[in-house]
Amino acid sequence: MSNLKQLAQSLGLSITTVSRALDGYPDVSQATRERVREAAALTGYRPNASARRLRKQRAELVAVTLPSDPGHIGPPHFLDMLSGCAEHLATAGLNLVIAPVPRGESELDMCRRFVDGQRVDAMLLVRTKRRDERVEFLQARGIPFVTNGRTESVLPHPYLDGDGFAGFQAASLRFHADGHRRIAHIAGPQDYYFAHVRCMGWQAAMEESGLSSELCAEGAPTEQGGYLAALELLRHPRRPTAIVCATDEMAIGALRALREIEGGETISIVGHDDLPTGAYTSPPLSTMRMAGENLGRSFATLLLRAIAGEPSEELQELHPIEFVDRESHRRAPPNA
Amino acid sequence: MSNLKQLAQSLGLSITTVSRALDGYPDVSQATRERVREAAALTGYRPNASARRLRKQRAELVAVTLPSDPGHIGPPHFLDMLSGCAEHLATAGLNLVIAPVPRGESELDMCRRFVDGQRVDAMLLVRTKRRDERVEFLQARGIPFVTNGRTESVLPHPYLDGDGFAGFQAASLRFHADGHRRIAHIAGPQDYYFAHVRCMGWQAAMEESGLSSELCAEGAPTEQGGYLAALELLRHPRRPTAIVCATDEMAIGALRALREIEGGETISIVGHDDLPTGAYTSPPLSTMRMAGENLGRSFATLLLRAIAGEPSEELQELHPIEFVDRESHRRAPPNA
DNA sequence: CTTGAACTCCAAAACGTTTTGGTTCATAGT
DNA sequence: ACTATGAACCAAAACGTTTTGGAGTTCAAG
Repeated sequence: MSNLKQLAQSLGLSITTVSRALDGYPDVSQATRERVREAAALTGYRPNASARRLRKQRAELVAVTLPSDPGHIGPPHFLDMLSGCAEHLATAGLNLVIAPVPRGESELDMCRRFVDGQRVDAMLLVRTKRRDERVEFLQARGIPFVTNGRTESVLPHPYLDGDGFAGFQAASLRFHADGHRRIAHIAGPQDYYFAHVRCMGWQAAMEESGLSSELCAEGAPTEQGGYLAALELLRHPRRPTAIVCATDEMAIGALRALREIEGGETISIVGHDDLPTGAYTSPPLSTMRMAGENLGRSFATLLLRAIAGEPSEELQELHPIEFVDRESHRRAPPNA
Repeated sequence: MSNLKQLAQSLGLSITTVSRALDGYPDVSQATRERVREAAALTGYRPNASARRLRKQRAELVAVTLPSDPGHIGPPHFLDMLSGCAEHLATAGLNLVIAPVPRGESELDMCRRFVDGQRVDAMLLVRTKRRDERVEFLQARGIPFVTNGRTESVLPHPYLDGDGFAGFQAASLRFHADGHRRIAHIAGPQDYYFAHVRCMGWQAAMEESGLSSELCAEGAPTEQGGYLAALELLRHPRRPTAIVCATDEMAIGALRALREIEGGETISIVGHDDLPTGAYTSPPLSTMRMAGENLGRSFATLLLRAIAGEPSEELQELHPIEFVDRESHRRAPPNA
């Protein structure tokens, strides 16, 4: 409703002076500044966002694309993460818009729409693939962005990721140390970076321990996917005594499979993500999670620094994975 | 990068014609229209969002405020809901921005900032209170909005809500029909509309059945809140044989309390929200949820209609509550 | 008395659209 | 031959800021 012109008129000042007074420039006298601020507070004046954005050539917006296929949206923590990110972005005057990708449209189209329309100053990408077309597009366009998860892009780009390799290697070695000798892996789709790297971590541990890495089944990153993959593994003539699952959701599916199979209750299992639900499964699901609190804030910081033009190499955070000790990883004596 | 002027110049047309060609106005010849569209597609031109917004006096944005206190953000479904809402809003050219409320700031301030800065065309409010200052503010300002949950506002406003009264009444009567005679309620903070109305539903059922409604304990809408409330109820000389909980989270806390108390495993319980976790508790938690699929889309539709100026009275959706039959509500013979 | 600096303030331009109110030209009607 | 009618196009204004490049004072120094 109210704009600069009205406010200026009512104060007998020019819009220039009022604008500069509100922004705290030193070429406005103390007295005027206070008078202006008071009037602004009184009338609840705030500069029109679109006008400022147009003039300053900044969108004051960051978009995060949400894959719409269910089960791919990530753990419940995800909203908390977004919330934390948005909260910290807001301190820099940026807002976070969520951009779910409609069925039939690619995430790339989504990016294009935001970027070409100059609707955003930066983008946040989740669920990276090893070769990620969104990353390539944004790199080519020179738009700042941060990914949740690494990629195999040759050009460096800002990311925040957990060290899935180390985490899964450690988890697998832990099983080995507990005496397990047939350790399986339930893998997610290998075009996702996180799924691939977790598989690699398990494989490295197998090699390191001199164990076979034949016990690997890939499935959709869902409860059902985990269930089916587990059934496949359990059909193996020498079935595993322990299973390392790419995600908690898959692990929960695997637990369901174990419940249906004779002797299944003796098989140990571990997941990743620390889903709240995992605390209530039977047995409670041992799992892993990225270390660090308020990851959303970290994302926001990276985004702001990327927007400020810091080089990508300095905007890469690899967080260690920490183990969440519950019960499912020590279900039975491994002397089978 | 590219703007109308450049595009027009390269085509030997005026920016007016180019703009109108892209928008499909009839006062541009078929031939020109196609030529323009082709060139636009080729260069990837899209109108600058800020400029259009300024000119059209629309922000093309809808904000949803997220309470930042953990445990108040709602079930995991919530992100799916937001995602569905954003997806449908996008078909109308609107984007959804998430606006978490920083500690130390009120949700009202948040609204003020968005509204006064003309940053949004409408707002989506969640977790309404019986007397909700955000609602009053937006009503006074004449800004379109939709709430998730009703309020006691005298002026009607658009909302989408579940019929908590009927749901909790039915759940309580179901316990009565099963033979229970000491039916307790674990209530959420009564300034929240949903918590209040659920409590009223339970109370109505108690009256209707000629039972006492003394077995009521209020707690924070968290696992811990439910736990503490349950302990309080269990200290009662004539303890309940069944408990109706305001939320699943509280119900899960109550289950924890029951586990710690002798005979607790005979007490039936039911929650509300259909949290995924509830399927894995022991016993699996019977619960309720709002009927209807893709509620996010419903929110979006309501928002769009509110923006279009439809009267509030026609923008009120009260969805029935459906029962989710698992195990926790029939744990033991109620002949105690 | 002049000069220069310091302090306030402001007019005008620019950001990139959309829309208004035309103009020009050709064609059809009288 | 003159006037309507319609088709195709366009110049200019407007949206509300921020920023640039001064202009007008005042005051101290020379």
